[in-house]
Amino acid sequence: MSSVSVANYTYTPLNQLKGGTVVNVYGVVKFFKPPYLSKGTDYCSVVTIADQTNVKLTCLLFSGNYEALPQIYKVGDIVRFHRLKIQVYKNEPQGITSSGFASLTFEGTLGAPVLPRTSSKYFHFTDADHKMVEALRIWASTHIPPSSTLVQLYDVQPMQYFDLTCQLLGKAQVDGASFLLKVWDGTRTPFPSWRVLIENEVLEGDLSHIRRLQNLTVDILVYDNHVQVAKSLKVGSFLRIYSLHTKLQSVSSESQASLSLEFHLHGGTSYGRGITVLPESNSDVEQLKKDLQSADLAAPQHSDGICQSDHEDSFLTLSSSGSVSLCEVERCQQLSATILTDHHYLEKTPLCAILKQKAPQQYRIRAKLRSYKPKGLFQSVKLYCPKCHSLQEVPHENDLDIILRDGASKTPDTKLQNTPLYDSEVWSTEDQGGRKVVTHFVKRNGVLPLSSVCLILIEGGTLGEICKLSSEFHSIIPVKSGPEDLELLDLSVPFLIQGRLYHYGCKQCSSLKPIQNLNSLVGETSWIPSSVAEALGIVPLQHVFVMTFTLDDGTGVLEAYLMDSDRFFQIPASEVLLDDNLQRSMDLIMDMFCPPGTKIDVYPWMECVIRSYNVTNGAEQQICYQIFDTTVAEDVT
DNA sequence: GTTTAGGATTCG
Repeated sequence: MSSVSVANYTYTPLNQLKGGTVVNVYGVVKFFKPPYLSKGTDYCSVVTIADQTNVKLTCLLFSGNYEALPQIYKVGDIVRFHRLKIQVYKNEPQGITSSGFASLTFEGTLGAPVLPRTSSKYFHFTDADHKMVEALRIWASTHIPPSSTLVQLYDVQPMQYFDLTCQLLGKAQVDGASFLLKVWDGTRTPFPSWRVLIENEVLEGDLSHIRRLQNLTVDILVYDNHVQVAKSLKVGSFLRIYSLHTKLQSVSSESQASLSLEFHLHGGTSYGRGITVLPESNSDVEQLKKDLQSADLAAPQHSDGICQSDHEDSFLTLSSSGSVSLCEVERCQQLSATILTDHHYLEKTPLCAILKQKAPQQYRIRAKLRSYKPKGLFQSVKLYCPKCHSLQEVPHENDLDIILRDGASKTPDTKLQNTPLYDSEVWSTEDQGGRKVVTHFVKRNGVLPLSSVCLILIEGGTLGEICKLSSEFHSIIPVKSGPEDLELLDLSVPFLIQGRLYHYGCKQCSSLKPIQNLNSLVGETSWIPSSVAEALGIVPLQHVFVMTFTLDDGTGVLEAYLMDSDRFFQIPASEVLLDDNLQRSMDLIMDMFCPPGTKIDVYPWMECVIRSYNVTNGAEQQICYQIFDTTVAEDVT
């Protein structure tokens, strides 16, 4: 690192910027457009940064020299800008390059070496800068979500925008507005890549290498402004392609329909669409090289003889509409979005045959999910009693609150406080007419445990109060004073609350036992919901997904009903309503079954076991179907 | 010493 000047630079926090000034700033990259040729004379890069003040600043960076713009490779990188002019645009401060603009870029990963990327020959870099980068890395680790768009080919979904880190194997002009890039990242796409029709002689690259890698390579068409960039790329270089778009295309050839995955880099620079060449020293490139090396070694074994010849014959001769070789069609059709967990011995039965037969029976089927109900996740989660098989809605928080408030109006009986089972404390609310809340702390073998493992019984608490207590105490049981003993408040509310999990009991099937029965559990190491339920005479309800699937295998259409606590989706129905990530997983699975914006012929096949059963509806007999012993295939989620 | 672009997905 060189230093020619000992001038002290000061850095302005992003919440203190004033229009018309020229400043130095540090920030974490929240968004960026890699440098591209503007419609004027310069290259342009748009970069949005943020700092510990939680203020964002969008910067317009121009330079006639591509290298003079910051070399940002991903969201989370850290930048230092010198001599950035602040102007006001739409009433907000905006940064723009001013004369003498210079930048440094650092990896944003905590613990990575603090190495500035810059085109400046001489730059000022001190211990204070080092500390600045590290402080921003720490701040970013909790304030800037890591890029979710960096995806490897094995993980791409149809209809997705993502950033691909890959090596360029070949390139070819297709026509004036589009250009073909053949790339790989060492992994295999879930659907075979389309093959864009080109003349063999226009392809630049090692054809035998590309042939040997077979379907480890994908074809990407880039359009319009990206064509110039693509032309200038060197075969063998490492690229990151931003906001690459996938589309699943169905192609019918003779009797068989097949699927292929198209890759498009559309024109324009929206969402940072573009291509950058990554230097060999980049840490992601180092990982990519390892992946490529091991995939390359494994490649010859992957090409089994039967498919090889088909593939070779059809290579580079397929049309741009995306037809694929027979072997890929078969591979694709073998891919199943769900698999059996049992009954593998069953032969597959077409739906038309099932629809003609009497119930009850079991079948193995292969079909596609034409549609499903309900569409909303919240409508599909219910409470199920395994004893009486009744289903009920999950109570709404407002209703819980009403019942709890009603319970809170009853007067606690002091005779029931402080027993050998629990110590009791009474709280009086000041502003609510002296409402009394009693907390009974259940002892373990006569001793009060730590709150994190402690069960408390609460009398007179509101939902809000219980929520607060549930973050501190292991378990909560809402109770009321009865004539002899404390009693469960009401089975319309959870009989047990553990953190955010609410455990309900069946009103029909439970025969409540006295609270003192918890005595039988005080020697246990934890409060297990099923044990608590048993001690209190409660039949616990299960959270389940209840859905109707309309299945279609081309021979017939059948409605099958699915009731699942966690085995089918591999997502616990009891937690899905509390967890955004689980909800996203659920959406992903349903989008995988029925990819939005596509037709049923491109949907994946599902293998299921179903059972038929008779339902009497008044005078009418009806056959219904239920899915069981089936689960979402791991490799497709 | 101007202009470019001013984040906000798609013709293919």
